[in-house]
Amino acid sequence: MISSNEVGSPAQIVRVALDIPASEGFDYTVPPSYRDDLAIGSWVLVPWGKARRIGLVIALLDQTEVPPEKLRALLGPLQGAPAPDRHWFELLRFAATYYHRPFGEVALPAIPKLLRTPPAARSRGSAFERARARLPQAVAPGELPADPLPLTSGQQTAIDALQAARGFSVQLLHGVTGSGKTEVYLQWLASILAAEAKAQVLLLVPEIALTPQLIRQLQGRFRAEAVAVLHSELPDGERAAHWLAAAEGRVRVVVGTRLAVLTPMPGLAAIVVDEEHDPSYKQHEGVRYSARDLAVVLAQQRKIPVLLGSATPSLESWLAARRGRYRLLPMPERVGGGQLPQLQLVEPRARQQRHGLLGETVEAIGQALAAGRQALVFLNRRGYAPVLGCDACGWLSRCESCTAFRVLHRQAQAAGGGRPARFRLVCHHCGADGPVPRLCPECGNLDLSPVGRGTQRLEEGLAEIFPQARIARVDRDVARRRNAARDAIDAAHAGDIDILVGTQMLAKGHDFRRLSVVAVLDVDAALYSSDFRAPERLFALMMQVAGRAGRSAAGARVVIQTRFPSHPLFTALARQDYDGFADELLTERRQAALPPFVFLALLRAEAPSLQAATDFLDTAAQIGRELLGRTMAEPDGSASTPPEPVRLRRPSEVASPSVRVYDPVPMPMMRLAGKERAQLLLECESRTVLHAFLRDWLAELQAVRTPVRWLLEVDPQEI
DNA sequence: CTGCACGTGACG
DNA sequence: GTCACGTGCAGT
Repeated sequence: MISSNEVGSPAQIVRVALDIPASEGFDYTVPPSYRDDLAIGSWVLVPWGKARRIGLVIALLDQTEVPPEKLRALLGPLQGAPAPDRHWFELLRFAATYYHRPFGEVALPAIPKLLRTPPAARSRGSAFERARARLPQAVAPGELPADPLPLTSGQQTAIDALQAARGFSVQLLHGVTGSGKTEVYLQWLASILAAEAKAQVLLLVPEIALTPQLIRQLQGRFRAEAVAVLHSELPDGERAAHWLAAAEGRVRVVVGTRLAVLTPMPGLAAIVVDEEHDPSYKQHEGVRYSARDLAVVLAQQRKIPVLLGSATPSLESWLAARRGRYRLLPMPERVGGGQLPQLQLVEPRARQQRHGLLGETVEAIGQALAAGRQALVFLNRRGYAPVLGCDACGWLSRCESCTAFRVLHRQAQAAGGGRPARFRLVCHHCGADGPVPRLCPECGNLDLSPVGRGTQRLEEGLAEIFPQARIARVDRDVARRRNAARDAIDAAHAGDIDILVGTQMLAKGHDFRRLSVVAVLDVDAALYSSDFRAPERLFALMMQVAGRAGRSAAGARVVIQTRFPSHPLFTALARQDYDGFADELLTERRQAALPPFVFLALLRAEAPSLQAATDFLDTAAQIGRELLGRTMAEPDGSASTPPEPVRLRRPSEVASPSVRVYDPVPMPMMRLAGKERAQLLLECESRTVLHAFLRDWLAELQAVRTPVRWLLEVDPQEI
C-alpha cells in the first residue's frame, strides 16, 4: 500500500546501530505511523532474528542496499526513552571514529543494561518509568561537613583563572598532594551551577578514588542540586536511575569513573578530570577509550571549559601545557603550609635485612611507633610470595596458561587460629587456583620454599619485628571481603592501627593524620622496565605514597629501599621536582620518538598458537605496507602529482610524516589464559595521517579470513 | 545411517 | 547474544 505522500519521504528507512560487533548498522523500514516520530538519535525497538533489540537511529534513508526480502519493519520508537541528544550522539560518533569501532559497539554499552534490554512483552511499566521513580537520594540539610572551606591564595588564583574561562578551554591544575585541588574543583563547579539554573557539571575520578567518603562529601556540598553517581560496581537499578536522571537534567552534578564520560548531559557546562594521569581512565575491554581524552573532546564539542587536575600530570597533558595549548594553573603550596616529607633512600647492598626490611627502615618504623605515630609499609605485590621454588632443582611455580608465575597465597583463616596456615598457588592473570604441591613436581624434593615477598609475608615479618604493634593489611585480597578494607582504614584513622601494610590501594586518597613514616619496598623493577611509561607511573605513585605522610605530622619521612639511589627519578622525587622530571622525560621521549611526540596504535592478535597469531600479523603488516606504498605514490589520488619514493623516513626529514609499520612481536605476557598473543606496532608523528591509514587498513583487514581473534588498540598505554 | 558436539556465519 | 547449518566423528 503506497500512498503519494509516502513516496520520497526521508524516513521510510532508517539505519539502526545495535550492539553487534563489526557492523555499521542495520536497515529497517519504518511503518507509516512512526515516520514523523523518528530522528537521528531516536531509541527504537527492532526485530532481531526471533528476538527484539534496542537500537539507536544513526541515519534516515530513502533507499537501501539491503535486498527487500531481508528488510524488516522496526517495531517502533522505544516508549519512554529519552529524546535524541545531539551532543551525546556527536561524542559517541567521535569515539567510534577515533577508536575505529562501529557506532553501535560504542553507543549501546554506554547505556545502562536495564535501559538497553528490550522490554518483556507483558511487563508492567517500562524500565524507564522504574528508573525515573527512584531519584538519586537527596541528603537532609545539616546531615553532613558541607560548607566551602577558606581558600589559600593559590587556590583563589586558580579559581579566578577558571572563572575567567569562557567557551572551550583546557586548564591543567598542577597541585602538589595536599594543595587542596578538591576544594578548587568544588568551588569552581559550584560557581558554574550558581550561574545558570539548568547547568550540569561532570566530575571524573579514578576507580579507586570513588569512595563513599567522596560521594558523601559531594552530596553534602551539592545538597540542593542532587548528585548522580556512576561507576561499574553500582547495582543495575541504581545505575539506570542515576544515568537517566543525568540524561534528563534532573540532577546537576554527575560524579563517576571513566564510563561516566559517556553519559548524556543536556546542560553540561563544565568538566573536571581528577588525577588526570591515572591509568584507570583508559578502558581495557570493549572499546578501549580514554575517558580523559574524551572529556577534552566533549568540552571542545560543547564549547565549555575542562579542568584536568594532578600532582603528577601525564606527559601528554604536560606537553600540551608547555606548548600553550592547555593553560597551566600551578598550586605548589600545601594547605596550611604543611611540609612535604623528607625522602630517605636506603641501599640493600651488603646490609642485613629482616623480612625484606633494611635496618634503616626498621629503625624508622620503630621511631614512629615509639613516638605514638603510625607507619605505612608499601609493597606493590599481593599474596604471600610471588613464586614458590624448589631448593634442589630450581623448579618454579609457573602458570600453565600464562607467561607468569603462580603466586603463593595464604588462605584467610577462621577466627581462633592456632592451626597451621593453608596456602594456595594462584595465577593473578587467569585466576587459576590450586593446592600447593607436597613435593617438587620436577624432582620430588620435599623442600619447596617461597621466593620473594608479598604483602601477606611482609605482614607476618612485621608482626615478628614489632610484636607489640597493631598491624593491618590492605590489598585487593582484603578488599574482596565486604568492608574489610574500609574497616582497616577506619581503624587506622581512629588510631587503632600502628602499621598499615598494603599495595597501591593505599596510595590514593587517604589522609592519615598520625602517619609519620612511609616505607616503600621493591620498586626497582619499575626503574628499568621495558615499558617506556614505567618511570612516569612510578614517579606518580611515589608522589602519591609520599603524600600520605606528614600532612599534619612534622618531620615525616619516606624511606625507599632501592639498589639505585642515584637514579634521576629519586633525585627529582627528593626535590619534589615534578617539572624537572617531566621535562627530562619529554626530552628523552622526543629523542626516542615516543609518545607524546608520536602517536601509537597496536594491532593485537591472540590464537591457540603463537605462530597463528604472528602469521596473521605478518599478513596485516604486509597489507599495511602495500597500502602505504599506494597512498604515498598517490598522495591525494591526483594523477598529476609525481610519485614519491616509498621508504621509511626519520622524523627529522619528514614534511608529511609517514606511518611506520613494525614487525610483529610476542606480547610481554605472551601467553594469557591459554592463548598465545602477539602484537604489531604502528606509529606516526601525525595523528591525522595515522588515523587515515588505520581506517583504510582496517577495511582491508576485515576482509582477511582468519580464525585469529584480533583487535586494534588506539593510543595503547602499555606496549 | 543417525545423532550429537562443535565451529561458523548471519541476523536487516 | 542466539539460531541454523555444516562438518566430522562415534555409536547403532
